[in-house]
Amino acid sequence: MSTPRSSAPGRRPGAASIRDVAHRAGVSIATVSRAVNRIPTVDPELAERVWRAIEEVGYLPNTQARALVSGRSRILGLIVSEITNPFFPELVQEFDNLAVAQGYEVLIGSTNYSPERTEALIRRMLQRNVDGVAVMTFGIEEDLVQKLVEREFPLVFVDAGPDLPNIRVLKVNYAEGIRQAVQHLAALGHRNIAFISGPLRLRSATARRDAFLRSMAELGLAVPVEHLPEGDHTMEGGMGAMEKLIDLGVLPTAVMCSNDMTAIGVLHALYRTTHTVPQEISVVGFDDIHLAQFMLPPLTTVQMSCKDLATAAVEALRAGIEQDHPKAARKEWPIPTSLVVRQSSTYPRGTLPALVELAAGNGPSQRVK
Amino acid sequence: MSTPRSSAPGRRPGAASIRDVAHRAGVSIATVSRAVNRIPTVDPELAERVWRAIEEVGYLPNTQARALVSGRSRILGLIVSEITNPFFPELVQEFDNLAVAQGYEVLIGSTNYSPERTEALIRRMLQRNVDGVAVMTFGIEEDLVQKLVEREFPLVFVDAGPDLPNIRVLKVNYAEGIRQAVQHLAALGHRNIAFISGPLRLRSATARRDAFLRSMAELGLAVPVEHLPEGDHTMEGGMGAMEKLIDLGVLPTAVMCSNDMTAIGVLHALYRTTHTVPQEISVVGFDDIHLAQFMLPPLTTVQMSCKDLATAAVEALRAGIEQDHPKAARKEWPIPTSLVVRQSSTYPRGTLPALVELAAGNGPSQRVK
DNA sequence: GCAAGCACAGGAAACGCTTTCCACGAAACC
DNA sequence: GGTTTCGTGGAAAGCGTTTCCTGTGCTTGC
Repeated sequence: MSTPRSSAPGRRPGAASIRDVAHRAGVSIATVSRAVNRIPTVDPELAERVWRAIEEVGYLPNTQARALVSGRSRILGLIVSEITNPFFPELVQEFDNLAVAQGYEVLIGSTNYSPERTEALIRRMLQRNVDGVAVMTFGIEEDLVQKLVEREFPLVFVDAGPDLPNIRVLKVNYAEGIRQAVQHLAALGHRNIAFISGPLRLRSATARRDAFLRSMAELGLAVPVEHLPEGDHTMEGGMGAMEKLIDLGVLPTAVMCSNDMTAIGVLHALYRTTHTVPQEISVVGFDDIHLAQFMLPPLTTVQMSCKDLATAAVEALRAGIEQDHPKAARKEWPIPTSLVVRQSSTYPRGTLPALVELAAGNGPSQRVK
Repeated sequence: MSTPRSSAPGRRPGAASIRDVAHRAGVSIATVSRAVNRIPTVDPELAERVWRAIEEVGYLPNTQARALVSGRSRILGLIVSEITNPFFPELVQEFDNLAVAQGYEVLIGSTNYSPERTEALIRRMLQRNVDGVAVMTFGIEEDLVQKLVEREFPLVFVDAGPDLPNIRVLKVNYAEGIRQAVQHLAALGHRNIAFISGPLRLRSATARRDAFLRSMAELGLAVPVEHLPEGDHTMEGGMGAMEKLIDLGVLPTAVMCSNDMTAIGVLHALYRTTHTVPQEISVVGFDDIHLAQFMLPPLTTVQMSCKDLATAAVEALRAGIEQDHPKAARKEWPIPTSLVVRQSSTYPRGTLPALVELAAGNGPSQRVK
């Protein structure tokens, strides 16, 4: 009989171990373990006694000990670009909710676009022995996650990733929502539409720009290269890019942006130069972050649902972790996008309908399709 | 000599254990452990050999095993109200950076103001055996964190908390910044200032409102009760509260808000009812979130620095965890606030200076004090 | 030259849990 | 009735690490 140590390094007052429960219920620790893990071979009456004892002593299984022996930490890694970009908290929130509902914890890290940070982040995730990692940075330097790939961690990428058994990819259908947006503007009469891209080293940024160019081409509309400035998916970047467009002398009648934060920067730049939106120029964003509807004017934007992304990411990870998952074999997980029309887009300036709208005091406002 | 097991439950390809390193370096695991932990009694030449072996096999110490034996998980809990409220990601970011720099991991959870969620969150933190918890919800139902208090976890609260040895409190000096804001508005000529509070069950919300009332009283200005609507620190709440003020028939000339998100909602409500800011009505926020400067117009607001808060929170937690911390005895950690003047505040409508300003096209813009 | 002392390395126990293995008794079969 | 089978509980062996204690081989002092 080993003497129960009352002051082991980590013990806190009130923290009960499996031994305390066993003692209280008058059974062995193995029985407690089986009861906790709901192994069916345990006598129901005994299990009941164990559960009562657990309640009484306030027992919580120590996750670290569990992880150590089972080899599964029940922690999911989530890598995002910047937690301060409002798109990501919304994603994190959804991801966290779903993960917790499935009994996982989430280890969040933002790269801030720094390779050193990313590397440190991945090392931390390896040390904490995560069960899988969702890389939701919308384009990452693949060599950085090499260590995760090597060790055969279940991984989820957005847009594109290495074609390996443990890797799943969320395929965002940028084309669909962006085509809707371009057609919406074209239907209003816009011919001269600029596009402020994100940082072009991000795959998602090039994918969005390419979808825009393709949609324009489909309508026979050309886009001069000076109408394709590069932003960086921040408000500051959006402001800078819009200022460049203003400096050209002749404004396009509409501007599409690679994300909503860029669009917010654009609104800001236009406000500072006393251009009115949407009367003088229409602005369209991408993402549909919560804030978009609270901008002045509320932002017309392409919705990419965080909930869809998070759900797909968690499910895809589980598919990689839990071998008997129903969708274990699926490698590509589609994510739809669609246009949400609000008040930052209307007829081009100087056209008749615009004057009518101006008189009426508001632009068109409905959901497309 | 025990045979190295190649397929223990949790082992991944490429994941090396301390035993592999010991074997490779031709030393015992105890020596490896000592080398890794930089215990000075290890022969430098041997330590060098160990480090080389670590490099060669790509060894990363398993955090869970370390935590199990040391009793310290090197995880800090961080409880916030809502991760989707832009104030909190900024706080999370700073907190995370500082914690990681000190060798800690951060377990983030948002309560979403739900007691059930909060309870589950705390249970998870207990299970993961966090070393300490920062409760940054700006007012929490204290019975919910009772379990943490009982078990003598080092805790950090904002504004107020139980007076116990392991508990530290960040004392935000609301009065200072809010007085600056009220005096700024009063100096411009405002006498009729409304205040949209946060949810009054939050201590921070009542503290802000009380600071406002006291500053007004100091100047001999009365505030009718209908000019003190309650919001909920969201944009929606700000909109709703502002709509109530508008429905009163006579607008105040300025509105102060308990936080920036409320102010953004207010701007939105005023936009929808075609009131201009700041010409018709001045709006002042609180927090100075990053977004504040990108609102239209850029928001005058009271700055409460996330960096200050995060730094104090991490240091206070460390003071509670690491017994030899220099500030181990400090119980109260002061957080300053101060006014940032931007363009959402100017002279009251109908006063001469306001007309002058209107003609000039912009309001006053400088930092107070 | 020998005992004492000292550095330093290695063996082994422990952290809290899961899992496997074994023993025990009861039920079922021949 | 004896043997096989099955279900059940208890004991023990790890999981990867740290840490204590022991032991070795050296240096030092008298």
